[in-house]
Amino acid sequence: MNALIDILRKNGIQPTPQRLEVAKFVLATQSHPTADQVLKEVLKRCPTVSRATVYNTLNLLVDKGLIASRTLKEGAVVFDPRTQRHHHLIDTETGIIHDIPWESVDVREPEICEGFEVEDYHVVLRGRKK
Amino acid sequence: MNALIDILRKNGIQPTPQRLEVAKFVLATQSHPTADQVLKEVLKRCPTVSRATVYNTLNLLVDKGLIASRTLKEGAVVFDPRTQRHHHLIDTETGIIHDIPWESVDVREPEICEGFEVEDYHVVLRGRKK
DNA sequence: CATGCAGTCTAGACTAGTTCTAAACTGGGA
DNA sequence: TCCCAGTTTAGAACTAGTCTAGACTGCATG
Ligand SMILES: [Mn+2]
Ligand SMILES: [Mn+2]
Ligand SMILES: [Zn+2]
Ligand SMILES: [Zn+2]
Repeated sequence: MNALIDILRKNGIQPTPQRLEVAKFVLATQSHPTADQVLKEVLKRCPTVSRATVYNTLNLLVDKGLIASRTLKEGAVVFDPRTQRHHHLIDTETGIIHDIPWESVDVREPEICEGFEVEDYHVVLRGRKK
Repeated sequence: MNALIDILRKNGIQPTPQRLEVAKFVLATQSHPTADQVLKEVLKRCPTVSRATVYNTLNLLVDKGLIASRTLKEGAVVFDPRTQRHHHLIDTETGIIHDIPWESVDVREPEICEGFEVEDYHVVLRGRKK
C-alpha cells in the first residue's frame, strides 16, 4: 500500500483514500474493466465513494500514463493497466477481452500506409475458446 | 436508384423511401459515419425521417450483411459499407478513420493464441498526415 | 369502393455511459 | 484558529441508442 502511495505521488497524484482504492484495483486487475465495474468493486471497500470520483480518478490515471483507456467494447470504454504494447483478443462468446503478448503476432511493414506516418498500431482478434 | 431497390429486395428488405435514402448514403460513403451523421445527411433529402428509422435501417443493413458496424471511435459506433476484410488507420489529429487495404499490412501467424481459435482479426493503426 | 391487415414510420419516453456543477468536506499552512 | 487549495459528493445534464404506442401506407380481399 505504501508502494502504491509512492507511485501516485511520483506521478503528481495526491493520494487520497478514494484514489488509493481505485488505483489498487485498476492497477492490479487482470481484466479490462469498465468504469462501472471499477465503481462496483471500489464500493465494496469504500461504500461512500461517488461515481464522479471514480471517473475522475480513472481519467487522472490515464492522463498520467499509469493506465490506458481503450475502445474495444461497444458502449463503454475499458481501462487497462498494461500500458506496454500488446494486442487484444475478444472472446466472441463471453465478450471477455484477453491480452495477447506483443511477440505473439508478427505485423510486418505497417509503416507503408501511403501519406501517413504511423505512430502506433495493434491487432484486435476475435475468437473463441478451443 | 433501381439498382439500389434491387439490392434491398434481394436482401429481404422492403425498399421504402426512408430506407432508400439511408442505404443510398451509407452504402456509397467513403467515410465511417455514426448514426447521427447518417441522420443529418438523410434529413437533407427526407426532412421528416425519424432517428428511430435511421437506427432501425442501419441495424437492418448490418443484420443483412450489407454494411458493418465497428467500434473504432469512443462514444459511438461507426458504420462501414466495406464489408471485405481491411484495416483502419485513425488520424490522431482529425479523428478521421481511413481504410487500409488488407494487403498493405502483413500479419503473420495470428492463429497462435494459446487456447483460442481465432475467427477474425484486423489491425488498428494510429498516425497523422505526413 | 370499403375494409382489413401487415409492415413501417414517427415522436417521444426511457436507459445507460459519461461529464458537469455547485456545494460540502479535508487537511495542511499562516 | 482561520484560511485556502484541492477533493469529494449528489445529482443534474448530456448523449448514444433502444423501446413503445399510436399513426400511416399500401396492397389484398369482398
Ligand atoms: Mn479523459
Ligand atoms: Mn444491432
Ligand atoms: Zn490489454
Ligand atoms: Zn472501413
